[in-house]
Amino acid sequence: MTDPGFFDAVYQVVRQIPFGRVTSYGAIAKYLGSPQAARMVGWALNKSFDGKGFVPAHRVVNRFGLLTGKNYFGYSDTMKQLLENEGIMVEDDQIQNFEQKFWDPVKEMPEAEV
DNA sequence: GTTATGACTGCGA
DNA sequence: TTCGCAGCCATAA
Repeated sequence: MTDPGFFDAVYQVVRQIPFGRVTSYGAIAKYLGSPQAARMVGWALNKSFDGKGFVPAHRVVNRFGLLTGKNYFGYSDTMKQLLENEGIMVEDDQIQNFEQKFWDPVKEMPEAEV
């Protein structure tokens, strides 16, 4: 463990999101042990674009399934296109059947990797 | 070292 | 997905 930092922790979790699945900032933050730090999760994803490995940030949305960060992808349709590319239905910047596509790291990743 | 911001969440009305 | 306000953690300036 050393000190991976909050950002790296977020990246690792996001990368574990299966194809065609999505999760919320709070779910990731909760997995990290601080559900209140959900805002930091979004911030980390924002930095994920900065010369770092690719992170499926488009699979991370707020708990309403709304593409709150679509604007950070450069063009509004980018995030939407990526989600649709994974078979996720997106309507009005909002994921359809969100709870059906929802992927909770706390439940799906009971052990992760330490 | 302090202040302000943030891709959020939860609770009250 | 009600709307509005406050809180919490971590990073950047």
